Amino acid sequence: MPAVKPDLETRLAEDHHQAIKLWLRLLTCTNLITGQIRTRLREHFQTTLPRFDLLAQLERHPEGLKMSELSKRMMVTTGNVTGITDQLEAEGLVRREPDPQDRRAFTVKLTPLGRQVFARMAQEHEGWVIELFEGLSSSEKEQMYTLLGKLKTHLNGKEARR
Amino acid sequence: MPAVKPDLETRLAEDHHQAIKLWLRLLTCTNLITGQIRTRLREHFQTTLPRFDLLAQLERHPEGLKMSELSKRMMVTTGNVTGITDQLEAEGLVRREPDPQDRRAFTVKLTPLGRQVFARMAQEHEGWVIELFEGLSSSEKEQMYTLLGKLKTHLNGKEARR
DNA sequence: TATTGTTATACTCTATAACTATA
DNA sequence: TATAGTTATAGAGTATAACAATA
Repeated sequence: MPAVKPDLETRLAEDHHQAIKLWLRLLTCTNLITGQIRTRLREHFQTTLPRFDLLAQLERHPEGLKMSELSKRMMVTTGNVTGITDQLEAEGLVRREPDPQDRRAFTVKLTPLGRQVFARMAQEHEGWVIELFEGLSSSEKEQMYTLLGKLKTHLNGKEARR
Repeated sequence: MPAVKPDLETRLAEDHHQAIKLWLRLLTCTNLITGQIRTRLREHFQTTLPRFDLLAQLERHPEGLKMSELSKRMMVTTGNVTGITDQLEAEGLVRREPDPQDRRAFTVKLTPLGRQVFARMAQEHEGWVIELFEGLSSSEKEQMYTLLGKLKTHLNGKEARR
């Protein structure tokens, strides 16, 4: 039906192309979701998304991560990682372990308490996320996960190559 | 090959399920991308992501949007929309038009300058985004766009129902 | 009374850069 | 000299709530 106009709500000027449309939509979805998650993390756990993200990074890396690695993974400066780590350490959720090979460096790890607290947060969090993502079927979520995996690999590759 | 361990880099504890894995990956990708885009928007255009997002919302709605609509779409409070709109209005990129039907309300629109500036930003921006997304093929980007569309519809539906 | 938008305030995150200690 | 991480500071976004004008 060539006579049907594109949906106004999602229409973009003709000179915008695939990648930017994708990015704008990704940005919109992410803002909608992060807004929800941020509110609920604050109300239920008195915490924030960057703090949650840092814990999640550590949960996936039981061997711990250097401050600089966290900085790269989270795309923020080491100064900012210091601040977030300070807060989490004050709450007893993470600890800095001195690096025996390099006395300037630390390895940041979850404490047992941190692992426990993150597990609880992650569990409740999962309920919210299931709700927010229930517009997609299981196989669609799987597809999206796979696509994001490719994207992530590419982005990490760019990062590593700098 | 059932004997092969899952990739450490992407492995999650067994009790994490599909939606949360998807969300954590989405969050990681988004952080990596927004970090890049934020830096470049600042360096090239002395602007920020929320400001860019607001302009992008208006670009997709030539008829203009109410402050409250912007607030909903961007998932931030009306107070914050006021602040961002003030900045953009001071730069001459948007303007508030009084609503003839409701003298409390405004319709925010792009000015011709705003449309021009956004077009320039969007063009350069597109180059960055193409680069950041080049880990995906054209058809993969299309798939992801479609999936995000479904997700967005669901999220907006939730919002509208509140 | 309820709603639209503004204002004020406090807190967090982010960016920049100077700095210390170590490599 | 270069690197890992800290500290200090300023700027921006965000949350909360009180407020004015209008519905």
